[in-house]
Amino acid sequence: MARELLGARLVSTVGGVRTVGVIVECEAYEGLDDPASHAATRTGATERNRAMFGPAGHAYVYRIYGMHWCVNVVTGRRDDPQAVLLRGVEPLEGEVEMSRRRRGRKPLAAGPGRLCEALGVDGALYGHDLRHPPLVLAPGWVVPDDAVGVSGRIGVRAAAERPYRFFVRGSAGVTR
DNA sequence: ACTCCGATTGTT
DNA sequence: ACAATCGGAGTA
Repeated sequence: MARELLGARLVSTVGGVRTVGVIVECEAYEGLDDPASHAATRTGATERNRAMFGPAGHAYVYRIYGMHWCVNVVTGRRDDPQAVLLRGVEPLEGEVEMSRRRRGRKPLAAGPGRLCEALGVDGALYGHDLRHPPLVLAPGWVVPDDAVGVSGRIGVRAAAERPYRFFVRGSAGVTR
């Protein structure tokens, strides 16, 4: 599922301003059987992770380190809490606005926290249906297999070795 | 009630 | 290499 999100467009009209990016890096979180997931079996459904237990195509947004936002696309069916963390996009439209939101810092949208800041994503979009504005997951381009890299997940302790991170080789929107 | 620490980022 | 910054989750 995560692999297929590469090349998709993320269209934000938060604040009435249009900013668009192509997804070039993401990570899969397998829910119940995945110790790194916020929806691992031990915890079950909680106030924070309940969006992941809902239908696919909605946003699971959470705060990390008390200061950054991260956004996931829920990919499992109801009660199957799978999700894909969006880790990086390449700007397509509204690069000036993205830079303004980022207060001139670079990189612009490489990294989950930076991506959210650049596109104006925050807790107000918790559980949001990504078929509708102000945040839409739209078709983009098919990324050929030879352009896709795979690796372990970044920043996690548990099950970090699982090959669940997918990225577009050589893209400026990919971290590290 | 209290402690630990994180799916990160920016600066030293 | 390390600080910033705070709420979720586990323990008591």
